[in-house]
Amino acid sequence: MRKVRPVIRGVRGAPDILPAQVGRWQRVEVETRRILKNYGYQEIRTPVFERTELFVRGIGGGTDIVEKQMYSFEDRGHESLTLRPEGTAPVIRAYLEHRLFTKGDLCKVYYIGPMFRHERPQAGRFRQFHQIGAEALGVGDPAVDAEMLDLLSHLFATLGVDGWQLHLNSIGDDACRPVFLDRFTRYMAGKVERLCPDCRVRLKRNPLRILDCKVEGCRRIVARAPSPLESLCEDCEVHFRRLQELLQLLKIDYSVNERLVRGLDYYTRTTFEFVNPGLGAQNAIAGGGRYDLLVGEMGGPPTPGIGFAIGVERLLLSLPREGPSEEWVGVFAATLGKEAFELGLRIVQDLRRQGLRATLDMEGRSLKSQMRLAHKERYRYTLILGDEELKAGVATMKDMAQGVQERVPLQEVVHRLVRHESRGKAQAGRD
RNA sequence: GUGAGCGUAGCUCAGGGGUUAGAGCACUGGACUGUGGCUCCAGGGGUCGAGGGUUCGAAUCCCUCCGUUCACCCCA
Repeated sequence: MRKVRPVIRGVRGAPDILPAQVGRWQRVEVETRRILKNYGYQEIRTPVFERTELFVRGIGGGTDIVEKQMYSFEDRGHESLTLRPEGTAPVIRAYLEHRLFTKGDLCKVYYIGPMFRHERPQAGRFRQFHQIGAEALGVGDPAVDAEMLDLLSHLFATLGVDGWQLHLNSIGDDACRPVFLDRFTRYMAGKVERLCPDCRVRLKRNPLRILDCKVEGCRRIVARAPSPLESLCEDCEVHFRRLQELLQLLKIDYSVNERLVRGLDYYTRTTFEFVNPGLGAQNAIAGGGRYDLLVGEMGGPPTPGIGFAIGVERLLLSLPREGPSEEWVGVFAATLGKEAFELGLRIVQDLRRQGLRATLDMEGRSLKSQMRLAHKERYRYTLILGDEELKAGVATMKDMAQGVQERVPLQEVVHRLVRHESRGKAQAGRD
């Protein structure tokens, strides 16, 4: 083997998903789609890029995402476009642009796809990563929140994520958040000196963020600070209490985390995170919250909404390792010589058209080598076609799992294999 | 953007100034002339991340760059 140095490498933080891994992805996608559908969600596909201003207005100009993480570029001329860093703003854009709000009250949609943020890669953090997200627009009742959290907990249980925890908080709305911020900044006023440098900046720009600072000194100060929950207005208080009642009714475990703040500007009332403590620093496998003001701020009619996003890479990291598939399916035609190869090629074509997995060697390997290949790739049957078989008008059909073989007349071979394989599938499908 | 760790075979890693750089797995072939798995034997495969420096001599020590990993920050 000669050493080959690739001339062009992939982009940092944008990993390839190789064939050996892709099965896990597909399983998650299929399962998730099924569950989303059962909960009444329909898929929506928006472009991976949008006008930059959509994200600036939607996510908030002061957020880290907009300030330093967007992949923005000029579109031949003057328009600034951006690779989407998240999915909510594009969905709302499409919702308004196509007037989906006229089709009934509650609009439930989901998306699956890549997102892009320019950050330093780390365990569970990439520059191109994948989210499965959903938005429920048009109804502000806490039942919608509860249903969404139920969906996620059902999904994680189904996929076999173990050890996840649901953290829940309410950060108020435009009636009570200013009240809280006022109390909070007044409390902090005398303590600026004891805050970490980051938090001193946060105090001016986004005081809520001080709540989840990890620096010990700040945590001590925060511990005695007024909690957002204590400042909730009547409506927000009722909403949060009702949500908790419903979660208890649905038997969904959660814990209220007053320090749960999220980095996007648009959240109101409910915020939540599904965390896997086993993951390392980036341990949120899903997060989201309610955004009752966002649609209005983006120029639409006042419309409550709530959404979540799952980090697919992090979800995959949370799933149990699975061994290689022990499923033996399909047919490998092992041929010797030109005439046998051409016969094998026709048989393989026929089998494929009958819907079977079938292949043959094109490298001129020895029979032993072809058998090894058939075994390595888990073909159920090997069809041996050599001089002896051609002379007798038969094929040697070997069952690789059982280790037994028999000679079958050529005209019956395809029929036999199709019958055996469909029976095998029926058995495999029973478990 | 900041900090730390690590770059030796396709993969996981030994070797830490002294001939020609190693192991396991994987790969190819043989034992078994046309039969997979198990076993044994053999073989191919390396700019020791790149460039510069120190030295009689560098995979090994020093510097720079690149890559990568983890953490801060932030989020999924």
